[in-house]
Amino acid sequence: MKIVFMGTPDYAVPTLEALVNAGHTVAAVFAQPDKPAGRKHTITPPPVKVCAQKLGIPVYQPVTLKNGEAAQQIRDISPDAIVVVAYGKILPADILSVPKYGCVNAHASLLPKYRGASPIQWCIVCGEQKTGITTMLMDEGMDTGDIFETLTVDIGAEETAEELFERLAPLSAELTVKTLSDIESGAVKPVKQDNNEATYAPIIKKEMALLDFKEKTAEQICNAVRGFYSWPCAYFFYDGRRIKVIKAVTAGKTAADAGTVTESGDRLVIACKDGTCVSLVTVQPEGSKPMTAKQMLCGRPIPAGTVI
RNA sequence: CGCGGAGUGGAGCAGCUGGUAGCUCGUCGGGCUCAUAACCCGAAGGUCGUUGGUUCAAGUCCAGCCUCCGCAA
Repeated sequence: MKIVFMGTPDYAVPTLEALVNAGHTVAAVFAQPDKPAGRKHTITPPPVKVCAQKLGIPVYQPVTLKNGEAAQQIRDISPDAIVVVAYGKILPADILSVPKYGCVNAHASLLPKYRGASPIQWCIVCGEQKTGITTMLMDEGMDTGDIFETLTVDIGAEETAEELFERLAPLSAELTVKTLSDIESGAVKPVKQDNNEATYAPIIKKEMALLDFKEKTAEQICNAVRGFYSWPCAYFFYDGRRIKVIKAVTAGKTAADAGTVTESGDRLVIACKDGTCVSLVTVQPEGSKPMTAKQMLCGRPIPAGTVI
C-alpha cells in the first residue's frame, strides 16, 4: 500500500518502521516542526523525522494543515491510506478525504474511553487495570472515528506511564500493520463508537501533577506518581522547594489529619485522605538527583507533624 | 548567548561578612538488654570538582574549565 505517515515522538517510531518492514511504500512522513529543546534550547528534530531521514523518506513539517497546502501535497502523493500515530495535529476534512482507504489512527486506549492527547497517563492516574490500542477510521472529531480493531493489555500494579509507553509503542505498530492488511482484504468493517461511554484524557499540564495529600487517598497519590512519570512527574512543595516524587507506596492507616507527616526517618510517610498513608520511597528535590526519602531526610529534614 | 541551583569524609546536607571543617545517616569497636533495625560510649574516614589568580592566610573572594540537576521549551 502507498502510505503517508504522520507522527512525531518516540512512541510513533516503531509504527513507521513496522510499516516499512511490512512492505508498504511510505511515500512521505509528516512530523511536527523542529523545536528548541534541552538546557541549551538547541533546535531538535522530532524522533519520527530522524527515523524517516534514516529510511530515506521525504519529511514534511508544516506548521499548520489548515491552509490547504498540506492537502495539496498529499493529493500530489495520492496515497492509499494515511496512518497517524501521535502526530499532534487534527486533520482537516480536505486531507481526511484524500486516501481511498481513509486515514487510520492508532490510539493508545480502549476507545471510546480516554479520547484525547494523553490516554496512557490518565489510564494509570485513574487507576485503570486494563488499557490497549484501538485503530480507527479518523473523522474530524477528537478520536471519535469508527473503530477497526482493538488490542487489550493489563496494566501492571507498579507500572509507570513511561513503561507503559514503551510497552504499547510496538503493540501499536503491530495492530496498525494488521489493521491495514485487514482493510485491504476487506476483513474488517469500521464500527461506530458509543459516545455515551466516552471519557477524555486531556493534554497534561504541569499543575495537574501537584500532589494534594488532603484531597486524595494514598492509592490515588500512588497512581498519580506512576501516571505522571517520567513527565511531568508528581510533586509537592516543602520549604519553598519543589520535591518530585519518583516512587511511592501505600503504607497502612493513621488517625492523623490528611497532609500530616507521620513518619520521618527511615521512611517518609504522609497521611492522606480517609486515614490512608503513603510512603514516599524515591524523591528528587529541586536541583538534586533522585534519592531515597531517607537520604533526603538526612540533609533536609521534614519533621514528623509537618503538614504538607 | 533562555533562567537558575549544585559539586565538602560511604550517603544526604551545613559552613554568614576568609585564619586548615561540622550536622544527620551509615560503617567499625565497645556497652546496656531476653533481644533489637532502639538506646549509651568511643573510633575510623575529607588533597573541600578542576586550573590559575588575589592574600600573611581561601572550602570561604575573583576568572576560566569539567560534571550534575531544576525551570523553561
